[in-house]
Amino acid sequence: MAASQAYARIRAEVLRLVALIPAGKFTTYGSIALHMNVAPRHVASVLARLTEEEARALPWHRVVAAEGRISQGMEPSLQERQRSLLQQEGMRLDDRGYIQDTDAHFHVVGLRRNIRWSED
DNA sequence: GGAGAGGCTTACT
DNA sequence: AAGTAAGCCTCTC
Repeated sequence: MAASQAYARIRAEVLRLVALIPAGKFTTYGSIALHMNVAPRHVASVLARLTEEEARALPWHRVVAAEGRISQGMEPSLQERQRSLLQQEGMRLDDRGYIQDTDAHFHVVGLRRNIRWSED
């Protein structure tokens, strides 16, 4: 089947976790991926293919790449929006897109879970 | 079913 | 800090 059930569950969980990130905080793709026991790419793919309503309802901007930096692979316009949204929530970023006060604002999604996403 | 792509990551320069 | 290379797993065409 296309869009396997496993992926559907992963996607739903990613959305749930992102929704839990409090304002003024942030986390990384890697952290979510580690917590969910999936590849970082998967998390990125999920967020990259958000629907309109999901993008509106979720604080996707609170998820950044490794090292607390805004993802460079996406559209510059989106990068700008993400940066302004983060600054709007009280975080400082430098010109390169790095969050300056990472230790103070990092949101720990959770410990590593050995979840089996396949159906079995 | 095979090739290309994706909002990443780590390792190394 | 920036750039390159290679690995990563699944989606989409």
